[in-house]
Amino acid sequence: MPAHDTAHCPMTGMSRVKQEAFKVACSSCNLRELCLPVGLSRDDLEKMDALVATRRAVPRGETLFRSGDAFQSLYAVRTGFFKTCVSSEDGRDQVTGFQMAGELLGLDGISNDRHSCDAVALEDSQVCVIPFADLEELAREFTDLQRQFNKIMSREIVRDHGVMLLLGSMRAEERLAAFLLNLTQRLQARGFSPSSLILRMTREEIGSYLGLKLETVSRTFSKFQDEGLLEVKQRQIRILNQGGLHQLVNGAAC
Amino acid sequence: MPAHDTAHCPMTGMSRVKQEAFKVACSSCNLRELCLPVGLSRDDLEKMDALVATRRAVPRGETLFRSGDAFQSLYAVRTGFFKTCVSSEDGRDQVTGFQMAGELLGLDGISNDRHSCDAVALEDSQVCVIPFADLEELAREFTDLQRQFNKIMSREIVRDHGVMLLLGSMRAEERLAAFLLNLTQRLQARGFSPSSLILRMTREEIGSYLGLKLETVSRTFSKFQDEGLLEVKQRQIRILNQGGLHQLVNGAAC
DNA sequence: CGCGAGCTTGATGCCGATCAATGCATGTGG
DNA sequence: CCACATGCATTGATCGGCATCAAGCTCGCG
Repeated sequence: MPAHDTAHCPMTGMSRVKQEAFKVACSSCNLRELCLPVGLSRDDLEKMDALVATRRAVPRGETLFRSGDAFQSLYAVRTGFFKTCVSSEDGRDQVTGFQMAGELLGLDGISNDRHSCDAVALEDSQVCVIPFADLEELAREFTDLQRQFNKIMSREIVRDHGVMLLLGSMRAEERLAAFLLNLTQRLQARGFSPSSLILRMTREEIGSYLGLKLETVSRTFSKFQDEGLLEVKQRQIRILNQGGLHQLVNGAAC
Repeated sequence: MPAHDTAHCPMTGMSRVKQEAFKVACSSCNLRELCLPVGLSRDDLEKMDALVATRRAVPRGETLFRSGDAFQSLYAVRTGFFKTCVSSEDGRDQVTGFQMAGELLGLDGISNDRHSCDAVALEDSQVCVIPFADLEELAREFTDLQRQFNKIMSREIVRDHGVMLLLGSMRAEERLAAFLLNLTQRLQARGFSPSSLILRMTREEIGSYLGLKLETVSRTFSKFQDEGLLEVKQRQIRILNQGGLHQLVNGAAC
């Protein structure tokens, strides 16, 4: 049962993840319109600064936390890109989400004070550490923070339901189209181009998230390219016909 | 876009759902060990009584709320059985869960003050109405309630991740086995037999939840019966070999 | 340069979807 | 009480989408 019992590099004896204690401030963070403090007043924002005291660097390939780890803090992605994945006893595993700047990691841990999934950095990343006990206390004081936090949890539930719909009823092309549209929409909200992106994850990780094998993901990319919907160069994707992708997701009934 | 614009019975002019205002009390409810108030002190429990002022009857087949409805309250199932389902614009729909006594409905609505799924009673049911604004206020006052509520939301997220794993990586037999084990486990926690149950939902609803067609669900039931794992008589299920089901879910790698 | 991780592409096979017919239980009206 | 309709479940035959197996290919890196 002890699945992840050793540190990452027993050879060197280095700590699992490089850990640095920078001072950061939500009130001056350029993600504050996307992150936990959305909609908080100036005053509340300054209280948040005390709460989010440290950040932590997570190099590409390292885990921020693993299933079974004690839960202490939530993490807000500051820079970089993560995946979360759950795994069953028999070794099957499933990517449950990809997180980018401003998104929260660790909500799963609240349920029983242990994390129930792994969070892995897909590129060199930084997160803000939010001690959960402090957050709970502050939320009792500031209605807006409490409300915002509840909304974030609920939003995750709604997102998950959307993924269930995708996994339960869509075909490969529709899944990949939906995935790409979701990704570009979130990138666009962060000021990136809506039509050009670099995938941070492998075909296998995309496949795991979408309930497909990596070969199917690859083939579907190729198909989209043949149909003039995309231009695909390895992980460089350019969307040539967004409307076409939308049609795939929605008008699939026809 | 106005999908659900009319009441259920325009003919009779009757209100959508029979609505009755009973007084109920969490402090004397025999579900209090399963429901929102888990772990609350006697004092807190009495405060809850004020919060959960009314219950509401939902006859079989009727909806408790629908996607798009304004969100005001959470609902705790008191008696009966519900399904929740989301649907995409093009008419596809997906059952996202089945809820029994003591379980909470409506968490999806917190995210943007509108429900994003339908909740349908699969048998004549009663729910406790929990006005969300009141719950938020009370949670600010009572740490235990706040913590318990956060845990419930987190637990829903963890459950959803489990469903994603199921939908993304399991085969039909494994899905159905996992489903049955989950159901019986929850029934057992409510004092029912762990080996004998009556399904409240159709094959089609099970299929939607599990990402399968109803014929596949039916065939898989028959297969389990042939293999001596179950005895299946329409919706009456008796589990003859629980270990065998477990093996299907976990040891499927072999 | 050569190795390896990740990606592409082809050939084949299987699981579950689809189409179709029948069976079974419940309810309704004659 | 029977005839019939209706909704749900079972079972069979066939089909198709995706998985699987198996080569090559590309690109970054030691």
